[in-house]
Amino acid sequence: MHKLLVICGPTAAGKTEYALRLAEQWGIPILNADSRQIYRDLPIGTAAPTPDELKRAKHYFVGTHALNESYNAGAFERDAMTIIRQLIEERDHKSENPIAILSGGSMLYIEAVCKGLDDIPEVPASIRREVQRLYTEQGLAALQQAVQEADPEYWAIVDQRNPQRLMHCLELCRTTGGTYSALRKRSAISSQQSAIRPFVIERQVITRPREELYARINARVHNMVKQGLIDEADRAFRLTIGDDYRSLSYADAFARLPNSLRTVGYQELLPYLLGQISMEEAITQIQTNTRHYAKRQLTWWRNR
RNA sequence: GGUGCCAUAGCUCAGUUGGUAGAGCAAAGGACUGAAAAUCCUUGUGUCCCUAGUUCGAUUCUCGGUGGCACCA
Repeated sequence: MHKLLVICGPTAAGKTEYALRLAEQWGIPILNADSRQIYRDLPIGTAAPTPDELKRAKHYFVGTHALNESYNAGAFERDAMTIIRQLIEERDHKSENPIAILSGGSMLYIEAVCKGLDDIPEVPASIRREVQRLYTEQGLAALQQAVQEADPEYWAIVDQRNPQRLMHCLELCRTTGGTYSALRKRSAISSQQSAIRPFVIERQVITRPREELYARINARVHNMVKQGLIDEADRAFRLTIGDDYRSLSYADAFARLPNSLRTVGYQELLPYLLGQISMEEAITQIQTNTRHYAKRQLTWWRNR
């Protein structure tokens, strides 16, 4: 049976270098499982592999998408599985080495490849806008009521105060004419009916003592700023919001941010570039939010 | 040197008409099947700066001290 080596863990733990060494040693490719490193204009702020690092092994999913493209865990599962199947076909069957390394910090992306997500239809943009409008105009209570009516089964198990979850449910109810619960056949959590995979998984969680991890995060943020993070963010805002983004209010500018830039390291720089907070404040916030992110990653892997 | 103001949770501060105190942020724990670097939930005992006094009782009032800030010399 072929083996997929999965390397996961919190941000700044050292996954990139570790995966690279193993990939070099075995001459196998790396599938990058990082929801923000897939965007091509964010190399500094997402700590993406550098050009030198990219030369050391074949990489997939690094800088492959434009900032305005939307991408998600379902698409990642599909694309990653296509590549893995190809790699298996091309494989020299005598080799004992893993077929590839799946390395990254995006929890759900890794879950999607390891266990599989249910097949869920694409939501038309018009329905997405409609549901978003319901929330912005009428608030959380309207979403709650709508979900209770449209999908009581899901209402019984959701985070009832989480607008993203409620909106997602409504989007699918409206897209399919049925319920969202009906689409959730396979439990990604229990994994009892996980997708059949043509490989076995060996998972390694890379981590460090909390204090050390936090110190590395704080230092890395300063380093990113030295390498030009602020210019990178400014360029990214021009590419997405528009060259005149600085003349907008913060609320308007933020509302136009694509998902790719609702990201630690960029969302905090937007108020700085609009002149609302100091650079020092922005940097402190990036450090804090990165620590929060690492903490969520630790919680996720600790409890599974 | 004088006068005034301030001193409460890791930080910024609120408050107690005298009955030992609470918010935001930080921090910690948790959830999470297509936005996942997102989104959401839970958790607040600390010599209330120190000393003495008044009082049944002081973090709260008074005297003194220490530290900080401001103004005047």
